[in-house]
Amino acid sequence: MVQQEVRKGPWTEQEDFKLVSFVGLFGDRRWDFIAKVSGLKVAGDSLNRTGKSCRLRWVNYLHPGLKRGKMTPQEERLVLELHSKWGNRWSRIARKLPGRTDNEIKNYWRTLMRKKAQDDKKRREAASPTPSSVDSSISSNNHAVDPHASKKAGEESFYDTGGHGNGMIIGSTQQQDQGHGQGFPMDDIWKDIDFSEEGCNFSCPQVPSPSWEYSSDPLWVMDEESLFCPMSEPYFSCYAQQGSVSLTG
DNA sequence: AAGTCAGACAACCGCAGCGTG
DNA sequence: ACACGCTGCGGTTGTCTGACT
Repeated sequence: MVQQEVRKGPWTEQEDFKLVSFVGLFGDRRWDFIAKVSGLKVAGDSLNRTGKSCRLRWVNYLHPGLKRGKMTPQEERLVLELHSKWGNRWSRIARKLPGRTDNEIKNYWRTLMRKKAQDDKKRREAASPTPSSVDSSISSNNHAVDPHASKKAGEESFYDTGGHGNGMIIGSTQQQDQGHGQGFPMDDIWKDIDFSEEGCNFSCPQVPSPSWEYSSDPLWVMDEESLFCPMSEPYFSCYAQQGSVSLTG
C-alpha cells in the first residue's frame, strides 16, 4: 500500500473532531496507535497525522480541561516563582497550573523575556549610547536550564533568565480572564460532538478504555508537593458539560 | 485606509527517557 | 544486556491578529 502523505500544518475542524473521537475510543496515551488507526480510514476518512502531532494537538488544544486566555496575575507570579526554582522545566511548571500547558507557559515566558530584553536594551542605549555589545546579553547562547547556574548579573538569554532574579515584577496589568474575544473553536467542536451524538457517554465507551479516566489525568496530576486539585477546576466542570460524546456512530 | 510591528498562539523537530520483546 | 519503538519534553519557527503610526 502506498503510504499516504503525512499531513502537517494547521489542523482543520474535521481533524480535530476526528482526533477527539479517536481519543475517546482509545484514550489519550496511545498516540502512535491512534495515528495508525486513524490513517486507515476507520472513521470514514483518515487523519494522516503522526502520533506526535496528534498528541500535541490534543494536549495543547483539544484537551477539555484547558483554560486558555490570558494568564492571571497569580498564574504569572507562579510561573516566575517556579521558573526561578526549576528553570525551563515547562511541563513540570505546567503541572502546577491546572488548565495551562507547557507550550502555553513556554510561549508566555518567551514573550516576557523578549519584552524584557527589549526594555533592557532600550534602557542601556539610553544610558550609554555605545554601539555593539549592547545586546550581548540576549544574543548569545546562555541556554543553561539550571536556574542556579549561569546566571550572572545582567546576562541572561531572553529565553532563560531563571526567573525574577533581576527584580522583574510582573505586576501585569492584564487581568482579563480567558474568553478574550476569540470564539474558542473547541466549543464548537464539543458542541458538534454533543449534537451529533446525543445520549451516549463519551467518558465510558465500551471499549476497554485505557486512560480516559480524568480523575487521574496525567496532565495536571501533581507531583510532589502542594497538589492542586484538578477536579476542582474547569477541568471537571468542563467534562460535566462536554463529556457527552460518543463515537459509536 | 494602509502599512508596520509586536504579541499571542500553534505546530514541528530533535532528543532523551522508558518500557518491552 | 541490548535494540527498538513510543511517548514526552524542550527548543524553535511560522502564522495570525490586534494595536499603533
